[in-house]
Amino acid sequence: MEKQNSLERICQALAAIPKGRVVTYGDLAEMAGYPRAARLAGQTLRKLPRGTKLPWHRVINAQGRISLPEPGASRQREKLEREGVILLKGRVDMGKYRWKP
DNA sequence: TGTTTGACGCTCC
DNA sequence: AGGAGCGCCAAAC
Repeated sequence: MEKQNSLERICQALAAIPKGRVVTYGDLAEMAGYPRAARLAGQTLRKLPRGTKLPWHRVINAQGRISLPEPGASRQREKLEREGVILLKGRVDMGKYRWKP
């Protein structure tokens, strides 16, 4: 029986996101098995340690924008661009980068 | 056990 | 097109 907490599941879903692609919090939550729980995804990611190997930066809101307050926002943007995800006007082209399996 | 909180999403103005 | 408000879900207090 999977006694896995949301953290575990979210992490797994997160690890499934290919490089150069992004997903919304809602999608991530759904992938983790919590449809409609987009907020949960965000709150869970918030707990992740800094040196996390997980691609937490590939998660953005449905508007294609970075939801993080300042400290991490810049960091996330840099990581995304580094993977090839271009932010135009601080926005990501969901039509192209949104992970669509 | 009940209430509040969020790295959200969608609709309406 | 941009901004505001209401709704959802699970975890934390």
